[in-house]
Amino acid sequence: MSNTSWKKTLNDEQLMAVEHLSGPSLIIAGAGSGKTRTLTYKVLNLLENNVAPERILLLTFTNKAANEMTERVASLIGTQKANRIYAGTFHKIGNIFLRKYAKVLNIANDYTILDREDSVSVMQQALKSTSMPLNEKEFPGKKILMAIMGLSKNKHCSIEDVVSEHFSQFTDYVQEIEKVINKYEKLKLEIKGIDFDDMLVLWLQLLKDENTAPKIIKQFDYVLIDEYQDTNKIQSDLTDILASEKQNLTVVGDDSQSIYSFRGADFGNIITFTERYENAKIFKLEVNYRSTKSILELANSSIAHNTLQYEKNLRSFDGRRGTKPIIKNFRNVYAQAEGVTGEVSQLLRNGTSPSEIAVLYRSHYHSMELQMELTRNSIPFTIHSGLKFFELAHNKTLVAFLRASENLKDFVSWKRLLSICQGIGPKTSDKIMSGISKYENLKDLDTNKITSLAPKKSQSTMKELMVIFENIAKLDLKEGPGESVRHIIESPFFNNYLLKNFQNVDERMDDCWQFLSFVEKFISISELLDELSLVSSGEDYYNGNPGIVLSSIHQAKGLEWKNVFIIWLCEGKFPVYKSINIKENLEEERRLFYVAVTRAKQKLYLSFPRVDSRNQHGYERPIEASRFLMEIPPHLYQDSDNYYY
DNA sequence: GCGAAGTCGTTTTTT
DNA sequence: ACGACTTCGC
Repeated sequence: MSNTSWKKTLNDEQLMAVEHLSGPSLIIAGAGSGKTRTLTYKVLNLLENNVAPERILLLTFTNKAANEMTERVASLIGTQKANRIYAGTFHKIGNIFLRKYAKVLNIANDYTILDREDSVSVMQQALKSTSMPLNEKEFPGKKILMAIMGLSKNKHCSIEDVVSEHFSQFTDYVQEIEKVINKYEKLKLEIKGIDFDDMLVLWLQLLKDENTAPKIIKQFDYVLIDEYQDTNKIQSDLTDILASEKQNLTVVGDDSQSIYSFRGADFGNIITFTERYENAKIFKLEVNYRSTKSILELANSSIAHNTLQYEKNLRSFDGRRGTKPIIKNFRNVYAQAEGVTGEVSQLLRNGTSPSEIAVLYRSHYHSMELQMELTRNSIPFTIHSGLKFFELAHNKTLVAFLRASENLKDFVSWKRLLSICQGIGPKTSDKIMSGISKYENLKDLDTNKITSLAPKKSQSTMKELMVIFENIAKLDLKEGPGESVRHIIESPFFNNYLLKNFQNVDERMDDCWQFLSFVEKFISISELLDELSLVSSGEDYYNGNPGIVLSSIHQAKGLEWKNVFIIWLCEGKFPVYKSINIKENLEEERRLFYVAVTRAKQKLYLSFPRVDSRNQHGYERPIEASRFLMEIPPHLYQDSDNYYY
């Protein structure tokens, strides 16, 4: 009962890729070429050819992308069937197998997933075991240690190799670095924690286990990978093994949009794909449906400065030129914020929907002045960069309560809670923590004894904290985590915490109630915690604020708007200083610029301040325009000389 | 003298 | 938000 009317909505390039069903294939898809559509219809086509949905594995870069594709398929063939497809990030799907085969891996089956912030806390603890002098220049701080460890796991190579390749200034300290990282691994075992990188490492370990691997591999007939240019070594190994038996592997990517090398991503994976799969079919999607010709020309001329890339010829579908991109420079960052705000309110007055406007930038802090200016002008906005809903401090505190009550040895959560108490700092919380970890579970915890470990002036707060745990211990866990959370939110301890730490207490309180209604959907705490760290990146819980979007370029990947502003285009800010002298890094910055530019459908505004006045009063450091702007031939943008502010 | 807490300047990107 | 540095309080 095949309904093939969807075929009419695809162009020839896309249709060929969609109709190629068996065997390996590589789809090189330019920006705005309908990559997601193509992949979605390929899945649909498989289903129409009687492939069972649960035998399809679709791995994407974000869960949001997977959900969008699944929903589209669902609208055509029904939700029930569509939801049986294995679709999600490597991490989300991997987690399913880690839970199932925890025994094989010899890990606790009630492990918690540590997010980035948690992992950094564990690393901080691990660093206490070194006798090295801790300053950034002499011995790597926790940030660099995290980076070294992450790369070694994601690239699947030794710490020594990572240090000599990326952090050669620290080669003398390799042994000490290894020692700290070993300590980090040991600490994670104590708290039954697994970090993001571990999830991939452990999944690969499962796929190398001779008993378990065949079970997992035989489960899937078709494997599809989105954003292949951003896979790292371990992800491409996982992919190869998962597809090893049937060889029905489709990878989709654009080497010009590879922007995650700091996480070990290697677009060499695309380049070597045809070497690894000699019979692979190659499809190129080169028609851009998104942007006007003017925008596309600017993007193409910029990316042409990169030497390391695939040959591609991205053509505009829309014959119209549209308006040329505008480059504006401003007296300083405040003038830039005012200028962008002015332009945005102009667009809004002319009837543009806020959902068609986005401001993009290289780093989170680049949006500060703009946020203030938009607020002053009562223009609503949603921030896509930085912290997500569940990463907000007050929500993380609620999670810390749950985790602390589940596992008394979870020092990451306990220390978060203890540090809330006035008068308890790092030293005292270490002391109290060693007291708490002597107990096995919450019901045995002698709260009076723990309270007495705190200094006198902190005892009353400490008692309030302990009362919460006494009450949680009394609750019936079968009720699910909802009751515990309600209890915490209503406690004096938590209310005082909100009052002391935040100005917008009412807003934060609303968030907490929203958090509660989310939590009440879950029966078990571990299921809830999985969902929090893997699935809900938060966007869906920012209840439909109709504002314009402010976003880091990294998070704008895959999205599009009619009007796009890119701000802070200065040497040192974008590209960042650290990348300027390293060719590979500079080219990645340029790809990032390319991603930013190709988000725009109709109008593109590029701007930069002439001085960096964010630091000292009265001392304004002049700052140059980004080389990415200087490289663009002047006939491709509107003359900005009229726009001095 | 120790540990907590406040101030100042700087800030790459994230599943 | 974080590290380096200073000040405060016991």
